[in-house]
Amino acid sequence: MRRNEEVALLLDNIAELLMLKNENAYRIRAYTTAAQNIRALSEDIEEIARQGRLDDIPGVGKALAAKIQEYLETGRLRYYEQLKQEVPVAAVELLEVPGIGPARAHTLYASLGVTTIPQLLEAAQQHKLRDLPGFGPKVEERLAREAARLAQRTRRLLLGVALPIAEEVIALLRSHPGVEAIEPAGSLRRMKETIGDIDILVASRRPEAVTEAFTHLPLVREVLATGTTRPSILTRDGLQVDLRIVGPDEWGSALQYFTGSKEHNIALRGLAQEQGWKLSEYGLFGRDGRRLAGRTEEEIYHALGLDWIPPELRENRGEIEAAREHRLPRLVEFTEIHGDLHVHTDWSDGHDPPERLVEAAISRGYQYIAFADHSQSLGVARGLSPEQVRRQHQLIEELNQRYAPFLILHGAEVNILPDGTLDYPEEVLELFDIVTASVHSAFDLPRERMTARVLRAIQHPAVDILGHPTGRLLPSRAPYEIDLEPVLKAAAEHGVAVEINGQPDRLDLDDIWSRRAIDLGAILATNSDAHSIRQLENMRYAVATARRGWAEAQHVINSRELADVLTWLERRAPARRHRWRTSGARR
DNA sequence: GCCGTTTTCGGCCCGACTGTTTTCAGTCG
Repeated sequence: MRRNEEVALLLDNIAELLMLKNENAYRIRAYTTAAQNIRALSEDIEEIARQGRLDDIPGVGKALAAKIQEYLETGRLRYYEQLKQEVPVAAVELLEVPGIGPARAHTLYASLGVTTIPQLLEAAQQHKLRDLPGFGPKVEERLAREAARLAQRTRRLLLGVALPIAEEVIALLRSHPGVEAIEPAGSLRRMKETIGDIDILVASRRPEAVTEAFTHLPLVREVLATGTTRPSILTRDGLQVDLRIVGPDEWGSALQYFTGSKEHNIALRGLAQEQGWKLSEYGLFGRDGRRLAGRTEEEIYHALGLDWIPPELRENRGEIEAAREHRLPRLVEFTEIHGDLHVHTDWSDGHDPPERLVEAAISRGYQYIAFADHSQSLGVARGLSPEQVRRQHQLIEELNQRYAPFLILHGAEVNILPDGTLDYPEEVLELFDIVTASVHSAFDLPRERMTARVLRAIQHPAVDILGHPTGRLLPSRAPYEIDLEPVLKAAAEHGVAVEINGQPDRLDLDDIWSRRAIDLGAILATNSDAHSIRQLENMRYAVATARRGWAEAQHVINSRELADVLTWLERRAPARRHRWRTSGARR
């Protein structure tokens, strides 16, 4: 599966270079569609290539099949190498500048030799752009502005930052008499791990009144635009929020359109077109121009012969086909989560004491929680010594008496040491009800050694969950080098759950690998990794990521009732059974 | 470069906006 991504990336790179050449747009699209379809494959592309079925992949014809074949066999693609000779590769960053597309990027490097954003800024300031074909004073001025902004670029927002702001705005506007419906749109509604812009859609017959209310919300620091179709503000935290206001009759089609993704929408319009229909943000229209649907999203999807598709799935990764065949997954719901299996107390690096975390978990409606303080070698996080583990065990026994029938599991987030052994001796590991094993050191091992390290930990009978499996931190730290495919297979084989860590800067596993884990038969654990009561809320982001990974409740261990979780925990450690069955506090 | 129960050639997602043009190209979402 690693090679699927590799091939997809290669095709995307070629598409970018073709853009710089200002090649035929449809030819470019052929590459990006093929890349997309390869990403969506659930089958290994090497296997497909071996069987000579590459051109069975949608969007892959004779020419692309031959190129992919060459790449898989030789590790190189002559066509790509040659392209890199012809086109200045660095110039792809020009395409990130708003106002620059294929045509202007090509003109810039072909006639001025401009390939980077700083060079663009300089050329614009020296008024070298205004006389180029397709440019002018206005464009020059705009590009100077955009280039200056990008030179100190603001990164994409984390979902965990954007969503609370959007929800605050929505809560404040929902009660306004002019607002008939209001929802987040764009990547926010799809719950992507990072968000470009905070877009909120409103249905209203009184756009002026809504704009007025929006631009005078208490959280507004600055009003950026006041138009009645797309007002825009800067919040006190410096985040931009765009409101789009449409008429109630267009609500469904506008919501569908502005939710995206772009790829999903393109595919959907293709479906409409097959019928001779037209789909836009204003509705679905028949051959005669008569409107067929548009008031609700359901109307539109149904008219196209599809089941309504949850926003988290709208990435054109097979959801449209599934919707046509009525085999969309019944995605896990936040309300189906019965417990949190990864929470830190103030015994290690958490901020709140065990009692308060338990009470917060109970008030969230959970049946159980697992404390997972750090293990001894993680000094920076005040990892627990064996002696502290024994004392914590005592405390949890007492708390369980007090809070029954709610159950506190004594867990730990145990470091996987560089050689793959665990950070406590066996007699300490035996004390725990549940063990999450995570890598917290030596992130730069070579791929083979990192993979072997984690595989060894999964095979240890004390381990129940593999914590944040790739170690990535958004946006700064890349995943460590690891071959996840055998890791997920081993997790499936040994009944080890794979964590989706809900920290907004982790979301690890990500959506794509979560889906792969399910396909390989592994079970997921959506965990908050909370270090405070407030962070129990991270569960939302973990569940959202699971949903984007096509997870149903049956694929998520902590959507099970307490009794079933206990049964699962007994699978490798029957000694635990004795403990639970003999304690009066347990169900 | 892909694709085909009207097609092996001529299509390929849609509408709005801006600025550069003088009827439209380029870009964006």
